[in-house]
Amino acid sequence: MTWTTDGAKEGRREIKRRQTRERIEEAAMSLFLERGFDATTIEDIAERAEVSKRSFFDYFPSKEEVVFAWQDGFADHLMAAIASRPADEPAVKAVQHGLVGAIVSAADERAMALGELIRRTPTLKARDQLKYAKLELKLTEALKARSRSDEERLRVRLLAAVVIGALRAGGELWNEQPPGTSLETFAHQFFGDFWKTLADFGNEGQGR
Amino acid sequence: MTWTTDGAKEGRREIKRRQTRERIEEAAMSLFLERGFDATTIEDIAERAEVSKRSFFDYFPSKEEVVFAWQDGFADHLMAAIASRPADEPAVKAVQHGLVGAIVSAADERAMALGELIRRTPTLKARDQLKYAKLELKLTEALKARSRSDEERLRVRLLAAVVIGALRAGGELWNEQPPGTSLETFAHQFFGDFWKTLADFGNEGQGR
DNA sequence: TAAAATCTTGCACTCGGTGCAAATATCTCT
DNA sequence: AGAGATATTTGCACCGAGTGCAAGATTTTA
Repeated sequence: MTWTTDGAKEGRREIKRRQTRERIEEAAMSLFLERGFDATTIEDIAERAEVSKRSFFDYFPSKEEVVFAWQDGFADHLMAAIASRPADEPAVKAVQHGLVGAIVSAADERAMALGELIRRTPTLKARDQLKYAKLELKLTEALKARSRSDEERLRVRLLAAVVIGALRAGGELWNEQPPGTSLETFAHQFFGDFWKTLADFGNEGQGR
Repeated sequence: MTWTTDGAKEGRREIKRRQTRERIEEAAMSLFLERGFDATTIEDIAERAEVSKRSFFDYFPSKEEVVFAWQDGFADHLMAAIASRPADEPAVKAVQHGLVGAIVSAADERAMALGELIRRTPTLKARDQLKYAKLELKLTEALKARSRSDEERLRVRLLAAVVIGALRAGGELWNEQPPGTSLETFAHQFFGDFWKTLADFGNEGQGR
């Protein structure tokens, strides 16, 4: 009997299971990046991962999930990042710093390739939008946990909506940036503009 | 040979084609609302519309498209509504009024049922998110057409992102509203809060 | 009315995804 | 170590979405 560092039991069974899962993920990703998402069949993946087609579905409910399971960690990471900001920091700033932190630490080689894949695959692009919706939901939760007053609900929801909007617009803008630009610098600059613009919109929207 | 009011030729061929398309749409929608989206097969639809399964795909590229083809008009309607606002109106206000107008005139019985259907069908919910992305794109275009200065690009993009965010949050909120509430009243009130909140966010985001 | 253009259909096929039951591997307990 | 419980993997048969193609029906044009 084997024990992991955190004291949980992990027999041969779960070891193999984890390895198989990783093998499938690896096989799928490499195939997607090689030939594209649509041109890769589940049997291709199963073959490379040395499992049966049927077993693929024991690990992932669909082809798309292989792509997005990977990304799901981001949302949790973001929530944690926000929760760890000082309690007296205004919500707006906590989101900004939490978000920038989470993005910077998530933006590696692999993530970029994945982004490219998603961007050029219509099916995935549609599904990708759902990610933002989920993120908005989680963000709302994370913010609610921070705010003491209960009637701030609408504000919190709007903040989440607006910030996710910024994330999308900012992401697009980032993709148009010349390569070699520092993501961190860009993000800070972007948020600077963003808050300023938001204030303008707010003021124009009210009587002026 | 028959002529439509706008002077375009319309022979028996396009008449029938239009009718067939309408029949399919009608059949699909009624079945979706009766038994749900997933429980309806394309053959069910084809049968009720009295065409072959194969012909269904001559009219719609997928089952989902039947649902969303209907909604696509909204985006164009919105663009037109914004374009028709007075040129000296600030962009922010033009969007608000264009949007509220477009929403109010699109919110009929059918649209509500459709919204319900989408909300309770995961597949459609995912696809529905894409609608917002498209809307944001079109909105950006519509706004660019209004702005003279060229360096306003970022502002315009952000405005679109933020407004679509508001649309989503507002839509959710609206669905939580007690029935019988006036959509128009709600929309105006919502935007009132919205701009104010935006200004707050903007100010907090900058040094304060 | 004949030929050209277009529309509809049936058919065979691919792929994603599911249910089920048999076979295989792992774990537990003695 | 070995028997029996438990979990995993697999093959197989199946369904529904969606496509390509070619033959047949309909409409248009001349």
